[in-house]
Amino acid sequence: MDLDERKRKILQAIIRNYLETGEPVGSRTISKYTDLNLSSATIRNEMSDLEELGYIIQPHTSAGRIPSDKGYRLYVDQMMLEKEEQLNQATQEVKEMQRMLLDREDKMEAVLKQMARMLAANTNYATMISAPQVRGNKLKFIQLSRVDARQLLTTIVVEGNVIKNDMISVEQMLDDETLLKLNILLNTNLNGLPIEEINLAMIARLKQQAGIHAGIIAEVMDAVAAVIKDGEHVEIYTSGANNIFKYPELADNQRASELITTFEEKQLLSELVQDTLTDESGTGIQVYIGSETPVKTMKDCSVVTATYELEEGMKGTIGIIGPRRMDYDRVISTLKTLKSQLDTIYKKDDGRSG
Amino acid sequence: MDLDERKRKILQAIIRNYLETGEPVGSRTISKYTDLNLSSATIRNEMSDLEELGYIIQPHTSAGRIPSDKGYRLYVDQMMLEKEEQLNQATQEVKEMQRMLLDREDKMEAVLKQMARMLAANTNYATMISAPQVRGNKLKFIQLSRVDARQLLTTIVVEGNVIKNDMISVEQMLDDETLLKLNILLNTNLNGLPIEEINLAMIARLKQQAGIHAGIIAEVMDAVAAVIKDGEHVEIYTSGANNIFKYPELADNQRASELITTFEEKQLLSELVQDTLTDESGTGIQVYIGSETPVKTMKDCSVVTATYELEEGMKGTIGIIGPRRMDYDRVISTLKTLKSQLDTIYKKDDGRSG
DNA sequence: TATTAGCACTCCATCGTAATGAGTGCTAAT
DNA sequence: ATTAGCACTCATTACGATGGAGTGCTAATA
Repeated sequence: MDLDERKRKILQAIIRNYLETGEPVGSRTISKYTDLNLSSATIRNEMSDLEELGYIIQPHTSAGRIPSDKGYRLYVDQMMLEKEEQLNQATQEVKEMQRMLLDREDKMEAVLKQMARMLAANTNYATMISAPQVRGNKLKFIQLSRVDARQLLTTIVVEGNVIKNDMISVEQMLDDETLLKLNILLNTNLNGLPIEEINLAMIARLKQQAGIHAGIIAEVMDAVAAVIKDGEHVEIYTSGANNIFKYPELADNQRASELITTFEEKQLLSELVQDTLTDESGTGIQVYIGSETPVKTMKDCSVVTATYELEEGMKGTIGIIGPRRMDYDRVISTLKTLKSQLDTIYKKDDGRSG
Repeated sequence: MDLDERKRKILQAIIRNYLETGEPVGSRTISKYTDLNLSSATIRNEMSDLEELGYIIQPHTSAGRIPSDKGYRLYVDQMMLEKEEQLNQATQEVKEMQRMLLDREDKMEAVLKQMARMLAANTNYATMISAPQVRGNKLKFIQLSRVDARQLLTTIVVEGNVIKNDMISVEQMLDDETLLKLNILLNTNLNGLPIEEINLAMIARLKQQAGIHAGIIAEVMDAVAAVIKDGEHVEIYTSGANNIFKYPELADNQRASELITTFEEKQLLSELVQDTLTDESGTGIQVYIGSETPVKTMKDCSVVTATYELEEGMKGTIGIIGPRRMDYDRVISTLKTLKSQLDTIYKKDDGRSG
């Protein structure tokens, strides 16, 4: 099962070469490419073995070999370690991202979009970033205000500072006193409450207490329900989908169309996000090779993801989607740096290192 | 300049046929396709004339003819009218959209996204919808609330019910009285004010009156500024980008990549939105053929747009992007119906007919 | 005079046939 | 165990032949 040193070196050389060229690589190439000083014939024998072991594949007789998923897997699991440190210098682009995050405005959305864009431009792969998932579930603040004679505004804030507004139309103007009463009613009953504890019985009770204004309470509660629902919905930003056209193996109509659809219907990517958030391997970096990815339209791609963590325990995922012959070293290194930047910037207590 | 009846019929037949098949159409086909009972030789002569007049093009000698942009233009301007009524029956899909709009929730975003998706599925073209542009510019409501000891919440509502929230962190808790004072300060000065009348001098005055709480005022004013900025930013939703792969003339890597980028960087489409909003031809429907479109990456596409109008004079654009040989009849008819639905549903006073 | 039949010509698309060349597997020699 | 050498495979490319769709032109026709 375990490969001897020579086979490993040859496999590594094959993969490296293939990552660069995208063409099947032959024995003669390896014979020169490595420092093993072996003839092409010897390499051929070894390659034959490697193929039998399932690490490489021959697209057809009399073609060179290309790595199989198993081969790639071995490469990212073991062979890349030797290189890992080398690329760790923070590149200029990463610094720029850091700057962006530091003077981030209120709008996280804009920052994440821009980050996805930069990553895509930087790596030449497609990228996705999921907004940090809201874990907080306590109602922190709830208020009814009068905007004009016929319109009330509900403002709801949930732990984690997710804010939701809702306009409510009323037939006739509420006087200040009634408004105050309703606000007190809402606050005494709901403030500080975990949202899962809000049930039908409670809503019924509130409505009863509100008397003729039960309708307003109903609308407020609808808005609260909407907050909960919003929380489950993961916002995902993508960029650089057009990069897939740079890799012929992904650019045929069939595949391209599927991939573009996947990027457009971003919810298809939420499966991926879920997967990364559960399966923590410790480093926070995951590599999905070919059919390993949970999104089936990406079976011809490789996906590298990093999970980042912001204040208040909110987690998100950054993903890079490219061809199987992705520059794993570079991508992983970039994501590691980026992840550690994010973890650092927002950290409260950072146990393990980045 | 003006074509005689026979030439018109022939041109129409050529275009119809080309729209169906996507292949250059020859004289023999037309000879049979029309009810003119002319031999192919006669048709050839006429086609030769039509080419000289610039309505059709020969991709190469000994190929049939395809319509030029000028030809398409004539078709949509004049020849389609004869068909117009025919397709006006509201299809099932349009009805479904109407239903969606009627029980629309607060979230216009979701409705528009879904509408774009349905249109795309329905037409087999790519679609875009711009959210109605906010014209309202009066501050309707502004309020500071305490969420917890260190956090204040600003809520701002602008005419047209655009709502903006902003969290403000404070070093130490503000007592109720101070909060009330600040709220009165903000309201007396800002409520009902057109936002363009808010200038530096006024901000300075507010800050001065706020005394040691000038910082809070500054942050509130930043949030107000953000509302203004948000208003300028047009939200655009797209769907069905993958449909371009159904049309070989758009599906080559070069073009596809450009188009996908355009759909991804939606802001590139805002030019189109601007164009449609200014150039009102009366019907609210615009047709851009090939290079006529303001977005240069779409020079090989045709774009049909409809501007719709919601309550409070907010306008948006619906666009359908497909190949030059688009089914103009169907698309225009669909958009007309959809537009009239939208105009009707939200209408306050609808002068002209739909 | 307008239309049509007929014909030569053009040019794209398709197909089979080399020719090329990269790469392999195997065998025999080192 | 390694390597040189050789026959063999097969994708790719180039090339010419063929076929067919379609045109333009000319001469015949109504």
